[in-house]
Amino acid sequence: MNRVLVVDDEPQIVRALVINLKARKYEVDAASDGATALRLAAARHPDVIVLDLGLPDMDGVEVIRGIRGWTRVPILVLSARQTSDEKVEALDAGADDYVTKPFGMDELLARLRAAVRRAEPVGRPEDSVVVETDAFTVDLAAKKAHRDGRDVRLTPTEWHLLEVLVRNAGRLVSQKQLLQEVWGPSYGTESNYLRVYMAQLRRKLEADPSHPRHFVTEPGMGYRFER
Amino acid sequence: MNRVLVVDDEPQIVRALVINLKARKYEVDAASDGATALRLAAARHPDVIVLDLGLPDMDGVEVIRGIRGWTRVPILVLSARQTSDEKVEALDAGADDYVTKPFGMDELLARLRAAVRRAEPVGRPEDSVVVETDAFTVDLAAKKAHRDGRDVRLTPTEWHLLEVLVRNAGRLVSQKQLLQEVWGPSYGTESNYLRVYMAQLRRKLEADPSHPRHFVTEPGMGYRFER
DNA sequence: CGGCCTCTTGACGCCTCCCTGACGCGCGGC
DNA sequence: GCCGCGCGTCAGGGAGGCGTCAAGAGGCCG
Repeated sequence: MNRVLVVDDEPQIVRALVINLKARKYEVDAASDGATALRLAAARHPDVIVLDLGLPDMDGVEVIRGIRGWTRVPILVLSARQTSDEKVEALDAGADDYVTKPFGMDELLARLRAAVRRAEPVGRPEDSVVVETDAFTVDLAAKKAHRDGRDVRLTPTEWHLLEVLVRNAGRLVSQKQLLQEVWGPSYGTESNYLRVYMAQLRRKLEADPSHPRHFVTEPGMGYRFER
Repeated sequence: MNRVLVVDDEPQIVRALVINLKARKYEVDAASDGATALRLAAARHPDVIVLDLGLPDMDGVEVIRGIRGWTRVPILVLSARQTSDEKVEALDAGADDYVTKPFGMDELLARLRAAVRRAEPVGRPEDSVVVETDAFTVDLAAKKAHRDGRDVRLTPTEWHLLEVLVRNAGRLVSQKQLLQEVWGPSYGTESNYLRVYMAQLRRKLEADPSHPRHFVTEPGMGYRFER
């Protein structure tokens, strides 16, 4: 199940896209202006964004830059303008694809699939998605955590935090980076969030939560996941 | 410098592409049929492939599948056929983008840049900057220091100081420069800070802290990190 | 509408880190 | 030989960061 963010100020276009996407088992969020789009992109972490360039409140290219400032999520631009310059500008700003209106729904969906597909993590045989420690097991793909032979339930925020840490296994991840990746680009100083959620992760996964061996604090710098 | 493989059976198209690509500092290989394309893709490992679907010897979609069998290199399809079905088929076979002829060169190049850009590595664990001496190892990216088989814990200020010294390995770094880089531009004379923190670094990293071999004092001038 | 699950926020005690001052040592100049 | 200067070392105190708990706010589902 993939999540899509649709951004367009024409309600009928949004409606058509939402219907078609939901029929194909996508989760869909919708925004009709740039500010909402940026907010939803940060809050919902879509797997792909369909973005109309002609928005009422801000330039579409600025929206692209705003998103690219903190994530590489695929952006599929939808636009009525067909000039080469517009396309080049949007693509160089960070868009992944550019489709001109009117568009064929089948083609758009195929381009969407292509964008999602190539954004998938490189599933090289050697680097399994399952990470094991002596205390617990994490399967990032299946979104499952095991400990002592039973499943551990994690909330969405806990998962997100765990994911960032595990993907950077062995490396220090700064507080700012964690906050921005999990809570969105407008966060960066709210380290109290981190303290609370790190405590949750430790309580749920560490054998001895008060003496963490895998979720290590580096005072003043950040956190590190050690296998 | 990126390598491009151009596949098309029309010589004038190939020529136009090759000229434009070379002018933009791409390395270019060219093929005029599917078999050659597959061979060159394997032999030269291009960073991106521009593929015309209308080839004399085999179906373009088969070429895509042949390439996708072993690599995720971006494939930008070029085709005279504009029907939606063709596009969907090519994209679902593994193409990354689909441009119909006649095409604008600027747009094609922008799409090429987009394809190359998103294929760039995100930040593999391999790209860490590791500095080794006979006594200890420092990984600047992971913020990890190693000595005698164990991890060494460094505080943020210690890391910062170490980083400046290591980045200027072999060169003398003046006290003023160190103070300003680590403590901020308003510092410059507080050399007592340096004495304290250099002592910490030596105590934590040098084999014989009282006779430093890697963190050398240049009296009256500054400090130098020697590998 | 009510209950449940998250997320957010605040308070409190503990621990770490940074700064500071004191002292010892070696070196060069007076 | 004495003194001044720069550097290395050590220990203590203050400030801020961190872990923990608990309560309130908000959204989702029955």
